[in-house]
Amino acid sequence: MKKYLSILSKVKLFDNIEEADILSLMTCLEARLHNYKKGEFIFTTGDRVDNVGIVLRGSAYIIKENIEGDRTIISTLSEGDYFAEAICCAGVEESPVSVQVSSDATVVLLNFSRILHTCSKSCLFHTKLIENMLYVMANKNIALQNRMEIISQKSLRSKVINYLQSLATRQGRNVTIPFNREEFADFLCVDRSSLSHELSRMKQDGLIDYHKNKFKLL
Amino acid sequence: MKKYLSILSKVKLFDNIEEADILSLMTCLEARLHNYKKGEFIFTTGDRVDNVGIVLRGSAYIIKENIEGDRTIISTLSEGDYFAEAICCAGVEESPVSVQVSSDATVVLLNFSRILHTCSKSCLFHTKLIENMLYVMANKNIALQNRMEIISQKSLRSKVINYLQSLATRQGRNVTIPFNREEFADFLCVDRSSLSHELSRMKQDGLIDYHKNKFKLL
DNA sequence: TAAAAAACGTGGTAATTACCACGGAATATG
DNA sequence: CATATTCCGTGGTAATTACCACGTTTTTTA
Repeated sequence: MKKYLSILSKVKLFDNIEEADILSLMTCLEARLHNYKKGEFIFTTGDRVDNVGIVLRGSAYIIKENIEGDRTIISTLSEGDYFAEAICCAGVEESPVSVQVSSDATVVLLNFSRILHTCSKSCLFHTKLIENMLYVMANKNIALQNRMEIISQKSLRSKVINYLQSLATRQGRNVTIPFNREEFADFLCVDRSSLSHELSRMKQDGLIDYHKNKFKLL
Repeated sequence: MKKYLSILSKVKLFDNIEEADILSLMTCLEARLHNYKKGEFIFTTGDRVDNVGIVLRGSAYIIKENIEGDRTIISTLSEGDYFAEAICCAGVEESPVSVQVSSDATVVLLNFSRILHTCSKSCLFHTKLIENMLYVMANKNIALQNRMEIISQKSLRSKVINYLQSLATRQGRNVTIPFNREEFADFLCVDRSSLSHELSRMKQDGLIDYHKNKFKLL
């Protein structure tokens, strides 16, 4: 476990917890290391999930399958990312998603009920952990809410403008987006070429200027 | 405060907390009652928010305003609903939304940092409160995630099917939706008449049958 | 550095959806 | 019970977007 301490210490879930204390926590939370070969599933749709997972090595997909069997990648996980915290915490009986590793990976699984119910020793950092959990969940909430507002716009143009402006409040008029075109289109839930079309129209209309993933609001 | 105890006891945030203990909590959390006249704002976009609010009487809107000044109702609040918990918890500096009462209303505001940091008396139910908070937030998370998956579908038809099927897993083939047409359209982020058009096409194609808010998957 | 793969823009067409307008049904109101 | 209001379906048209195809540019890989 020590081997992965440098990763664990960067996980937001363990913010403001000393490295030594993280190790104690791992015991406290019945942490178990698991190795997966590329393509293996950590859990699948319908499973009961009561472990929070943290990716220590490699990468994974969170996948949603609908009734017809179509698969959609909801998000990608890499080192230091965690998953299943909302599912555990909400007490969902059957997972609505699957998690599949996209390369050989190592994952640590933590017993969720141990997170919630402070241990008998009631370590101080355990309180901090719960606080962090709340913080993490609240932030995810807000991020989801933001994305909802963008996607719920009816025209592609307003989706783009909305998104760029939401970044602009922090970055100013010159905005760098964390996507390439395809990812950008996925984020906005539109077709890639439709997005390209619309972007060039917006440039023509003098609304924006851009090159690759750097945009300028005019 | 006692006057509103029957409402407070039904709030999920106070699940499994005795009525007597809720009253103690109110002191603990520096609860303050506020009355608002119809149309007044509880807080507005950009404000620093560090109180969680619970509606005790009347109703309110959560409103998002974009840069052009267009206003969208993100959600409506009625008795027993609470708001601003994610904003507080995520430590957001400037609120991304406003809350406006849509009828004369009474609201109780709770000091969020008191929720997070158990009081010196470290009342047992305080721990329960934090647990509930996590639970509530996680569930909201999952609900948001579900809705995202639905509105991220590209065609109106697949949005409808996706939504109905998500209900069908719980309700079976005969599904009752909690919306009228306009609300349904808003939920799916589409035009009302477009939705009506598509629904009748789907009926024609033998995919569904419906009357008002009762649907049947075929 | 040559070849392969990925990323991006763009033209054209078909499909989908928004938007407007209206009338009938259902519901609420006095 | 009469009237007003809300709710819903539908026709028609314009606008938007998806989808397919292809060429150019950029990046990756061997």
